[in-house]
Amino acid sequence: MHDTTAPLAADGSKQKLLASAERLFAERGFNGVSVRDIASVAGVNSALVAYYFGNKRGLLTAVYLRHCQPLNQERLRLLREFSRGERGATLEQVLEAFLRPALAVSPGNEGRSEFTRLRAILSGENSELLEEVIEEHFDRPSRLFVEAFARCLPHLSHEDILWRFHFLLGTLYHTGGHAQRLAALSGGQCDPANTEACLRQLIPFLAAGFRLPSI
Amino acid sequence: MHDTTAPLAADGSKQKLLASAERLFAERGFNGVSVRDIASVAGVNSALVAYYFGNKRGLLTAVYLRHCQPLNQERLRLLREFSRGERGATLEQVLEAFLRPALAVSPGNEGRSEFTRLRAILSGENSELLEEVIEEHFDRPSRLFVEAFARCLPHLSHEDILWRFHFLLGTLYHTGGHAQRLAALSGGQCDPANTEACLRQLIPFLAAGFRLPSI
DNA sequence: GTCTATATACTGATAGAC
DNA sequence: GTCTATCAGTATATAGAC
Repeated sequence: MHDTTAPLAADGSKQKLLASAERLFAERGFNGVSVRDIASVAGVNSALVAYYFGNKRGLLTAVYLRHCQPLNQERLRLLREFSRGERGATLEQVLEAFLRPALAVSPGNEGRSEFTRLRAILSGENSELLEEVIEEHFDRPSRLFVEAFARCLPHLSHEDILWRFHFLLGTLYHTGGHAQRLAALSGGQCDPANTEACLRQLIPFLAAGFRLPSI
Repeated sequence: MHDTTAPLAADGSKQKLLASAERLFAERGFNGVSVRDIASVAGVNSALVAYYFGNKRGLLTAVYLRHCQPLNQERLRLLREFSRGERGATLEQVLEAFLRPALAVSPGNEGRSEFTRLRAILSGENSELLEEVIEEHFDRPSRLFVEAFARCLPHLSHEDILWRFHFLLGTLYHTGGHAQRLAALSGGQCDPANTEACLRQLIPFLAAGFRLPSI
């Protein structure tokens, strides 16, 4: 069924392209980077982008999909784990289940927070480029979390929940995507790259807003 | 000193270029739009970009500066107005002074919220493109508001204030820049284009987070 | 799978007529 | 001020040798 030696090394170029594309797209956006740039950083020939991914856009969706599934799986796994008890998950736990996997840079999934930055950039840069991908891999899991928030906060209207979830996304993207801005403004005092410090600030901040009475 | 008839109409092309550039940059980012696109939408010859603004980048900074000063002036005017009383401005008033001018689309300053979207896109797309402009027209006024927050919340450390101000920026940019996302997710129920509805949700949400004890 | 070479189109910018 | 024409550079993508 599969060769145990050759194929593992054979698609090294493919992985190198994915890695350098992820880095460069996150740094400069989709239109700010050329296929040549990506191939050059990867140390591979630029024609291989077409060979492996069809075109530049295919490379982007490949980068995107590589992280989407693990991210969503981890979010839902945490949410289920926190919901196991008799009283279900607390508001803080729902927030943590959504935020931690997006901000964490654990050994297994390097570049997870870089991926959050990538999403922040792309969501602004090109509204229709990834619309179907976002629809399937983002909006669907989002709805599950909106429901989880609604269970924690039965006093709120659906409209209130959506507004506050929208604000939550803003803080997440801005924290993941513009870490250097906060680091600079604080003179290095605040370090958004520190996942734990970040969650320690972010979760209570959002929880307080979510818990407000209905508007 | 000036001709009362000719010049007023003469720089119509310049204004058309500024208007179409603002719209297109906000829609597709700096690298996603060509000078030809902008000139075409403006109904003007593309060579006029160089004539009026030197180059494409000059056009962007012109768009930027056109809104920066009025925005900051209005923010500081509101802050001073709210601070007049004996006890100074409340937390909610400081938030309103910062947020309302950025989200408002009042008769005088059409496209103000589009400008907020422009800033959201550019801040991600090109980190060094506008660094000096941002430094001068954004970080300096920001510090004044950070100080105003600190006056309202003497129990917080400087570090806490900066984290929460960073979260505030995230909600503002995401609300101003991705309004259609919330409108879609809510099936039109939430309307981020409605400035008053937006502030009614956003100000209490942020105030609750700001008022928390120090972390 | 990986390479060179190249087709084709578009980019920002400019020179110079009017 | 506004235009045409165009330069030189770069973009994505592909054809075909190896």
